[in-house]
Amino acid sequence: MSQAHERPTLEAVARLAGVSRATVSRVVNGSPKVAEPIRSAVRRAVEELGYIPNAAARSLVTQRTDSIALVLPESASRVFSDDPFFPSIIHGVSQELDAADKQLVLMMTNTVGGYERVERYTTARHVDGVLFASTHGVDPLPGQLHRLGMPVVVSGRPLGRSPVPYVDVDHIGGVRAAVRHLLDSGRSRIATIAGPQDMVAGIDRLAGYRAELRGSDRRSIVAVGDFTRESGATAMRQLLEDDPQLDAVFVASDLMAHGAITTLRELGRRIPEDVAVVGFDDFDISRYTDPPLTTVRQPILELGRELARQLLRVIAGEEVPPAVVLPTELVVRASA
Amino acid sequence: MSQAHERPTLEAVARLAGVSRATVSRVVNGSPKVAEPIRSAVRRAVEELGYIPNAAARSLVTQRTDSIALVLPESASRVFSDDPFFPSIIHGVSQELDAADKQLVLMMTNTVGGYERVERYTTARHVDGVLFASTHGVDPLPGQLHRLGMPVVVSGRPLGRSPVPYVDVDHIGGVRAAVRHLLDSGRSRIATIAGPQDMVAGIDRLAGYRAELRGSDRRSIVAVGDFTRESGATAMRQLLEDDPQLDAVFVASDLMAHGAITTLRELGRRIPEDVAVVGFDDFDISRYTDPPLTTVRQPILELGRELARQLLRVIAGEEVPPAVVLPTELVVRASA
DNA sequence: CCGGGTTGAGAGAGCGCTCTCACAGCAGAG
DNA sequence: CTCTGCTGTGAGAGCGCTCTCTCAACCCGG
Repeated sequence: MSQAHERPTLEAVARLAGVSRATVSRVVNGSPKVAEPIRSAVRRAVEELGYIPNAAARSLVTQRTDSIALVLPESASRVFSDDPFFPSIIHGVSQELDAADKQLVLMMTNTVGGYERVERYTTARHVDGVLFASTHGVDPLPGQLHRLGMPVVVSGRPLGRSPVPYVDVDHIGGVRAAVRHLLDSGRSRIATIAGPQDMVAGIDRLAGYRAELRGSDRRSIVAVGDFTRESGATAMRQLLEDDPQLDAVFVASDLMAHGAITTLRELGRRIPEDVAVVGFDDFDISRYTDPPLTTVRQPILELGRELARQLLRVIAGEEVPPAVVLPTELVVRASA
Repeated sequence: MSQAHERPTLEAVARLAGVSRATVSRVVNGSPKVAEPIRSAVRRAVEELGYIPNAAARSLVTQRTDSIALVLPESASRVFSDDPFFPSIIHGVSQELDAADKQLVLMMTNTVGGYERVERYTTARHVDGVLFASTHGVDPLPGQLHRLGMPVVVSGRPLGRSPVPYVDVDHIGGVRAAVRHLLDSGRSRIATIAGPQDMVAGIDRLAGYRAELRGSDRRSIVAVGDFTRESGATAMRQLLEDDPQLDAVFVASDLMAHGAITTLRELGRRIPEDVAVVGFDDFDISRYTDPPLTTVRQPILELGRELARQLLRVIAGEEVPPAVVLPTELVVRASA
């Protein structure tokens, strides 16, 4: 119990090794300007005492904390249990940070006062940088922190002008490929279930659908969901009311696509014979639906990793591009 | 940019308010021994300068960091994208910690050297306590940290003797209810797909199955999977080879149950008419399978919350029970 | 054999905060 | 009016580390 309080300090190591604190510090931090015999003496002393540097003391003087915050938006919590998006982001970020020997501090703005807490915490220089897995509307916090000189990178192109560097995936390219695939396979009435129009992912995916249809003589048939399964089921019902003859639907998220499939089944439509369905995300689970879902793969894990990489660059004082856009890819399975 | 370096210190606030550093510190930390007029003068100064305490400096003297580590085992990463278990744990832990104004530091032992990193980091008193979402085999680290006087709580009853307090769910009770349900509905050949036998969750769920069958005259029919969908599909095939007449199966995880259902379908068995299927977990997605899955609900979010609560108690120096077991509950849907 | 340069180690000043201790001021008791 | 006992405030000593500055030791060329 009390052992914990008797942690050896630099001082103790220095005494044991018969050198000064400064020298121990040099060895511990890998300075090259220490002669070999002394270096190994210090190493031995460190080993013997089980010395581990005190992070707080180090931070106090270096002004670094070697940890970075990942802020998940309010909505993350709601979706968390069913949607592997945030878990994958976390996972990707974690991989890169581990490699850089940085720590990951997770913050959610879901609880009461969460937003303020995030602000307080991050501006307190508790962390060296902040990552926003922000996907909703206009969040002023990233810009604010950026202005204060805090390294910040956000996931997803921000709505409106923003000087904060971001990483996103090529929504439009992926969607266009999906719609083109439907056109190429001879579908004539291609509807879409769009995502929320206060999110870039929702906006861009709808834009991609419209852009690709514009080149053909097909008219657009649109319903809007909120990326949840339930909303997909409801939207599908609406679409079929609007146009009972539709023979294809591009759904802006896999979860909504699952909902849409359920509805189509209930109403006796065969997939893909009567209605072709294409999703967007390529969640693992989409390989196991019946039929397996044709969908647009976005590299979520890679998105997390790239996010972390960019932030580490900013922290290191390197120049980073204002935007990194990762490619998406159509994965053709049985549903279209 | 440089603003960040010009953060006001206690000193600055004290000067502006015309008091000493000590008094400002008292106000900031909510000590009751400060007269009202002075208190509000300090508050005003804090406000005006936008003062935010430096966490490192504070930690250095208090020996507290107000953050706790959540360690996810290697296997978490593999499962991460498809299995909402760890996300839910994270979510639950996060909720409690937010309420206590503590920070969550996520660590994964998945990367090379991860284990050592975790050890280094946590023993460096970087955090006030450590939570292990450990579910695999025998992990010496929790015990080690515990011995060093570090507050530790683990999720899942540890294999073997361990003085570390844990939180777990009532696997056996849940499984027995599930098997009883199958017995009560007249099933006569009840098989099981068990989880890995190096995990308590795997062991206990198999034990529950055996215990409940023992009371009847049914014999046990067992296959073993590793909690993944694929292993469930494979195990189901084995079971049907072993006993083509089986009319029910208790599957030790929802994901494996999904795999089992796929296999049953492929082999032309109707669910639940020919074979009844019961899972364990109650993942969201199990409501949407065809047919909706009867399963044992374990309160994962609550598990995360309880984990955090116990740890906070240990940190506060309170006595905690060596084990907390949360109830499980059979959720009857269409598959059995 | 001396001067200048180079290298390696130590001394010491903080980083920003908390907390103990000393003490000023004041009320009430004697 | 003095003494005791509060209460509220300030002074100052660190917490454990890094980093600059100083200086000793040694090398080499002239």
